[in-house]
Order: sequence, then structure tokens, then C-alpha cells
Amino acid sequence: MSIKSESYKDKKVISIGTVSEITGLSERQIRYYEERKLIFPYRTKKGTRKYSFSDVERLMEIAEMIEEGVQTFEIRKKILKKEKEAVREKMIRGQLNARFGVLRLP
Amino acid sequence: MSIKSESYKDKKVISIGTVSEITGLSERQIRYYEERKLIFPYRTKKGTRKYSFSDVERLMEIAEMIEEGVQTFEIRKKILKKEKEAVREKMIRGQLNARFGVLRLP
DNA sequence: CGTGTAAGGAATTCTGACACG
DNA sequence: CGTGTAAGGAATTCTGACACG
Repeated sequence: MSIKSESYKDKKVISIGTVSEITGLSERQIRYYEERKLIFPYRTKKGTRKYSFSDVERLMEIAEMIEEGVQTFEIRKKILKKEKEAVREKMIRGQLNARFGVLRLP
Repeated sequence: MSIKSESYKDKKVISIGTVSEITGLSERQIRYYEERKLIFPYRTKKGTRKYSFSDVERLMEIAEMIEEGVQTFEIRKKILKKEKEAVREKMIRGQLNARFGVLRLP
């Protein structure tokens, strides 16, 4: 499936220290990428950031691009494009499902 | 599949405060269940506990049993039995795979 | 631009213990 | 037995800022 519904992958429950360990990025870097609107952690009532495994994956992609010399502004554009594509596909699928019932795509 | 290999589900990355929020259990309860050997969080270098989504699920099962009046000692026995069954099934499957190649069970 | 760091405060987590029952 | 709580310390996280380049 190209659009998955993995419950755990998207739950924002990991704090920044752990994300830093997993990704190898500094907390400073992680917070900066948020400032540049590349990543959007959940905020608890008290204000601490919580990340999902999806976020962790995205951070590793960001880190790769940064190493390649891509600027955060460019990375942001790529992320926006990807998201638009995902939404578009989701809608098309929704319409098809509405007319012809659930279908399985390869 | 009855034995899954879900990478995210078993990663121990959630701290006790978050687990407490998700499960509705107090931190005291969660630590106590560990003392009674019902749950086994990972410990970071600094000593803080990290739980997986599997752990969270187990905690909710434990909470249910406690509410029903089951004692931790009994719960522990049930957990051990379940784990033995899982290991046994895993081994059987491993042997079958070794002799006949990968097979898909219903 | 992207990242390091020192600064001060607030919130988190840990352990061992006393309490109730 | 299972859970609450106060206690003191250690580690975490947050923000805004200065620095380098």
C-alpha cells in the first residue's frame, strides 16, 4: 500500500533526547528544522516536544539532504510537494472507493 | 501472522510520563508492575525507563486483570505461559521453514 | 545559513521509605 | 497487596541570545 494506516508509526510519543539518540542529530538541529517548518512535533500541555517514528524517518531524510548541501528552504518545498501528492492520491482513491466499493491496488 | 515482526511496535522509546498518560495508570503503578516482573522497560545509560507500544499494550492488559482482582503473581504466571507458547510456536515454525522452505500459515 | 554553547528556570524521573489496609 | 505521597537529587527540556561564518 502506498498510503498506510500504521497506528504506531504516527503516534507522537518520543521525546527529543531519544530522537536525538536515534537519528544522531543534535537537539539543536532538530529544533532548528522545526523552526524552518520541516518537522512538526506534538506539544504536551507543559510544552515538551513529542515525535513519531514517521518524524524520525523524516529527520533522517532531512539530515541526508542537508549533508548533500540542500538548504532547508529547498527541503521544505520538496516536503510540501510530497504532501500534496499524497493528499491528491488519497482523494482519488476515496472517490473510487465511493463509486465502486473498496478496491485493492497492486 | 501470529508472530509479527513489527519494527516500531517493539522499540522501547517512550518515557514513563507518556506511558502514564496513554494508559491512564500512575507512574507508581507502572513501576510497581516492573517490580513484580510483569513488564521490562529498557534502561538508558542515565537510568530512565523506556517503553515500547507492546509494553503499553501489556500494561493495559495488566490493568484490566488487576481490576478484575487478579493478583500480580497470577498475572505473572499467565505472562510466562504466553511467552512459552510463543517461543514454542516460533521454534516449530523455524523447523518447518528449515525443512520445507518458507510457508504461509492461514 | 546551520549549528554550538552557556544561562536560568521549569518539568521529569529516580530511589527508598512511610502509610494504609 | 497494591498504591499514594513527600523528599532530595540528578537529568531533561525549553527559550532567547551570542557566536561563527
